[in-house]
Amino acid sequence: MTRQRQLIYNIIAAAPEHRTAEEIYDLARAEMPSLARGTVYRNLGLLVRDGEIRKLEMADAPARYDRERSPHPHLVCQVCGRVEDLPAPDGLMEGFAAARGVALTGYDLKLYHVCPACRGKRHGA
Amino acid sequence: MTRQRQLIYNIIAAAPEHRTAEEIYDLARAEMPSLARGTVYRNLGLLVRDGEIRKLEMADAPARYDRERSPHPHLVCQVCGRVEDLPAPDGLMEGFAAARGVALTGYDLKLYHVCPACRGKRHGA
DNA sequence: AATGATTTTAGGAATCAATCCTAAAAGGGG
DNA sequence: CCCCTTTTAGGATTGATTCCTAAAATCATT
Repeated sequence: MTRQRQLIYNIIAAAPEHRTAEEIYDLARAEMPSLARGTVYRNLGLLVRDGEIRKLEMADAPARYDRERSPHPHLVCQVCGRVEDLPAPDGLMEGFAAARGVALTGYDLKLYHVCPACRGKRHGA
Repeated sequence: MTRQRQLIYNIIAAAPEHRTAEEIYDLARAEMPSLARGTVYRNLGLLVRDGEIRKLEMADAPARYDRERSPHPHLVCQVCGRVEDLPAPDGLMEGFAAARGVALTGYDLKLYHVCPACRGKRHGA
């Protein structure tokens, strides 16, 4: 475990925020200014591969990273992109797997809304 | 409705395939060789905005487009990326909305598996 | 702690999907 | 056909991410 990887992991593990690679890069550079962007991406990839963190692909926006290891749905603000974890509903995959007769390997469920902060800031007519 | 947009729409409407912009571009150019890539992207965006088609953001892969207008889950092959439509389960959003007390505007549910074709082609060990 | 093999890093170039820019072409309605 | 608005082709640009390479760090062994 290199210092770089530990630092990147710590940033993700320290808070429930679902940060982008760029945000993680900025936070990490505050402590290790020589850190390269490529190192952040590579280590995020390795941490994901090893199951230590989870990658969240966002619609029309950079990916975000989640310290929560187990699969669960996410509540995503359509306006600002903020992501919240939701509790995993029981039997979601099982229901579909049974209905289709297929073996599922995972799922990705995003629920979209407009968060209170964004609802405040006028939007249409 | 320009000829370009009609052509792009027809390609999507004609088959249940969930194609990428590049695939649509290639198919369209077979009929209209002067068609520009930017025109494809712009028209896909407009068709999505007008609710005529749906955009599917894929993990680590270009977006795909779905002729199905109503929200429904997708079954995605982890290996080749092929996408199939699944029937919409009743009350999926309602359940979450009620549990969280939030107003949801939409959802995106992807179920991952390895399709039969890819299961055949050796993978590990 | 020195040695040598292996892995990782910094830094920047490269890639790739997608967007933006601009002058020319196409609509479109009177 | 004429004027006005929208769209297009084609190419440049962007932005997230990946790739490349020589230098630095790590690691196991002594």
